Amino acid sequence: MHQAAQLNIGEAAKASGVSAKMIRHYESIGLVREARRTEAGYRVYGQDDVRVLQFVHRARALGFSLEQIGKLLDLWQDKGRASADVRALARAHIDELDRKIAEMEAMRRTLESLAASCHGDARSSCPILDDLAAHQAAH
Amino acid sequence: MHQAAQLNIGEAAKASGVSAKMIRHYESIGLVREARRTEAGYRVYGQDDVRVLQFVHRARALGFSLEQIGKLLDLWQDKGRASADVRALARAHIDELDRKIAEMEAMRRTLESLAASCHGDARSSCPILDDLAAHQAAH
DNA sequence: GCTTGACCTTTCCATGATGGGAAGGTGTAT
DNA sequence: ATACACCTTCCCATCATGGAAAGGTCAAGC
Repeated sequence: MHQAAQLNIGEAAKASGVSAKMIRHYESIGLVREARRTEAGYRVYGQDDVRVLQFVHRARALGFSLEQIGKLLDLWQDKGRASADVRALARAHIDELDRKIAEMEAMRRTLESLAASCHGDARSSCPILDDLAAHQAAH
Repeated sequence: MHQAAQLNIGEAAKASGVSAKMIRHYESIGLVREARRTEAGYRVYGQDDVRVLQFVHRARALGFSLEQIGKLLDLWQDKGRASADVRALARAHIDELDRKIAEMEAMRRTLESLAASCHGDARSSCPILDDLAAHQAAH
């Protein structure tokens, strides 16, 4: 039995929302520092480690890449940081989200209009396929 | 010099919008049929082949996966197809797009509100980092 | 004919984030 | 002692795409 607040990887996974698999991965790419080990080689996590993992988990949920999260972690742990840097990172990510959203909405609009004009009969002509095929000429 | 409408892979790539790399890949996974070859082993494409590649290119631009495109190609080439099948595929893809769009918009909203309340001073507290860190407790 | 440069061929490797599984060690409860 | 749940590392797969290496081919110019 281990000391209070000393978790093994499975417990840290549950506590943070990050899978054990990913915790090991984050360690291997240097996103989080190497965990202490028991004599038998088991990784051991304390509350601070769990907080870092939760930070990562939350940032992933907001769509930040691991690379961006690495920078955010640096800024988080740098007491003398400029919050402007954080904001710039967030803004860049917002722009990226906007770009992707706009792209997918354009796809959606096109598909929606095609699907709306597709009767769905057996053997009838299908505007969806026609459109996909017809764009041989256009650009 | 080759016959009119007999293109090598680079020309087919330009004509279809699909990179030569991807044309070979699509062939290797069986999405498009194997190209005829010259005696020297060069792939040769005719107008019909280019049309298929354009179909794939357009479908990719609409966000369909290669697996979905495989089904669409089958339906396209099946004269006795039910257009209902095509519409169902399109509808499923629209739903998937809607899901992703909603997910990214939620991210965007959260980030936007955090970034708006971040002053961007040097050394000031940053709501963005605070939020990422604070969600240790919440679920 | 020979060189050059642009094309083609295949094969292997990389991306980003994640999961699956195998093979073997550990820890604990019955 | 046995069973079971957990841990370890290592390798492989996904999805769509690109890069690079090492070598063959073709057309143009000298």
